[in-house]
Amino acid sequence: MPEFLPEILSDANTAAKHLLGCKLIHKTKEGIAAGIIVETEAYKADDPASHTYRGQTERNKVMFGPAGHAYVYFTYGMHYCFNIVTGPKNSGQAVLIRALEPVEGIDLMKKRRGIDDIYQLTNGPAKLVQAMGITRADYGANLFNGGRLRLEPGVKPAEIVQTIRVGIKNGIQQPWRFYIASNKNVSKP
DNA sequence: TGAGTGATTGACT
DNA sequence: GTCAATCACTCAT
Repeated sequence: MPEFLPEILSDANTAAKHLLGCKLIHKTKEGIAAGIIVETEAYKADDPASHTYRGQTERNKVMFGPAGHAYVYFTYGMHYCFNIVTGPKNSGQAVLIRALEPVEGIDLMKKRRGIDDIYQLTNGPAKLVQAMGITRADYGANLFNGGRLRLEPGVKPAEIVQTIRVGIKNGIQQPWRFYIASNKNVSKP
């Protein structure tokens, strides 16, 4: 693993903050798609809103594995969301990627999403998954071993906003949502 | 074994 | 603003 990782991924909150500005890259036979992470949310095992709150299941077992792997899950019967596992092994922590800023393979993203507006391409957790072409086949993938799904360090954002999370009912008081200020690709400004 | 719910989005009123 | 789509998981029979 690259040197910058252990520190960044040591804890979900730290990771959520430091992953902003990093670049997510997915290589497929259709081409390369990449985007800058502009919005994240941290989830921990002692957090009522987390999938790991009630223990390990077949679905979330990757979150109990080592940091740096992809946790892709299916929800609402029709959507996938993408997380990066963080923290020590068995700690059940992860960071949900909520929004990206497209930088590469934008035409491919438009084709996958079936729309033309680049601000609608990846401004939501299920949207970015579709635009990037991420599927359940990427479940458990190591993001740092040079595979087709990778994470690379990027430019540190000028201004990070920390606020409460959205789209959940439990643990809403936790200020564990982070996004880059004034970025047009965040799901909810 | 079955009803209820969700880290969402898009279509429709 | 409201609602359907419909999988995996939890909790209650």
